[in-house]
Amino acid sequence: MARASYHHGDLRNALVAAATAAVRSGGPGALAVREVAREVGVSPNAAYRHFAGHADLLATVAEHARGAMGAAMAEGLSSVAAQDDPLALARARLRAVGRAYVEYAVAEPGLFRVAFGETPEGPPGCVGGPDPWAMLQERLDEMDAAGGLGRRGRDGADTVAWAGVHGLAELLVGPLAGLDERARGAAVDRLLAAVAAGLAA
Amino acid sequence: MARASYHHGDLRNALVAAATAAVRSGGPGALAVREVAREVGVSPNAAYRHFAGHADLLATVAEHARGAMGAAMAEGLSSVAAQDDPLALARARLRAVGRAYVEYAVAEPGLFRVAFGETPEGPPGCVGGPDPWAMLQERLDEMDAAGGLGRRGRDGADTVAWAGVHGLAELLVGPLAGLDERARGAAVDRLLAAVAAGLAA
DNA sequence: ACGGCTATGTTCACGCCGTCCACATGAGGC
DNA sequence: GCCTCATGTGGACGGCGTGAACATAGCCGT
Repeated sequence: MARASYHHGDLRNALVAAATAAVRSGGPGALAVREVAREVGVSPNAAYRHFAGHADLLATVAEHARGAMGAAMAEGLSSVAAQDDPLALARARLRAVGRAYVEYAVAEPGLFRVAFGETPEGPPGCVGGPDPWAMLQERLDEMDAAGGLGRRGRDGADTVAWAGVHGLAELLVGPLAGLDERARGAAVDRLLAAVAAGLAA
Repeated sequence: MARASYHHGDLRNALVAAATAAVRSGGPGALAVREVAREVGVSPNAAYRHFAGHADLLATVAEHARGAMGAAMAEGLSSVAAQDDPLALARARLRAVGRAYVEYAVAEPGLFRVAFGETPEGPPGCVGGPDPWAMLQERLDEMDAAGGLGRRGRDGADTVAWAGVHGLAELLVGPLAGLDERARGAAVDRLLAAVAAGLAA
């Protein structure tokens, strides 16, 4: 870790790591280019060789956070038991990614905030894992194929599902932080059921 | 506006107004105590006679924003036509406040962000209008009384409804900004329908 | 082997911000 | 009419983001 030479060798990654740590424990506002540089043991302006500035560094952290979130969702998905009824399976899989979404937010509030907080227009993108948005799309395609999307069909189903899950995550990280484990679990269950019902209607 | 005397007379309100304007066009990050003071024509430190600091000023702006949002919701509610079927009426009224919630967020993204963005633990509170959260509760009580909440009942219904609406608002202000008016309206309609279906299930 | 090119870090400097402290002012109560 | 206390001012400190000029060293062609 200690850099013996004038050139660091892996500064960019080191900066991203330090920045991620900062955001992780303190949210987006806790990111300071100077401090991150200090942490890595490098002069403040060294960071400008790898990032356009504070915003760019933050955006990079956000990309990685989205990737990590996608990975968590993929893991949740992979642990869904196989099942004969394709519709029930599709529902279970949708629930699994939804649950993983909010659980990630609760587990990593700082990273979650930064992942979807500031969106300076343009496609988000993500690195280090699958794209959460894409994963949701796949689940909904599956639901559609299984006939789980009701009268209103596939169009706009993604927005509904995402809004429900994202909103709950946002609340649990914000105004509803402080809900105990139990209440939180119940809220997640009920919300996922409501989303499923809403999509089927 | 120009103050003739050493003492301003209404500094606190003037500061809140200027701060609100700043947040309105630029989000939470655009609030600077010094700039607000400059705008009002007063020394930077004068603000410290009325607010504990930057965070306190921002929190005050947030309170007002929540009040304004509550007012918008109340207005949306008041324009719901009377109706004989109490359940249909309750549903329409719930939809109205939900729609107003989302529309306020889209109309005032900066204020919306600050209204629910940083919650330093503790009850939010609001000034200048009814409490959005309380308004939602009332709508759900009404729904419950009309028998509109299904098997799972009133408990937790508030979280589901709020999550759906809040999540959509958050998306429309963030990753889904740039949706055109038409798509946005469709998304709101579909989400509100889904929430209703989810609550009835 | 060596000399220069270029990517990568460093130093210095500027202006802005939040906030603390000591001081000035003046409005309102005795 | 004076005194007091809330309110506003000035100056200062440290931190931040960032630009410009300079230093270092890995690398590549000769």
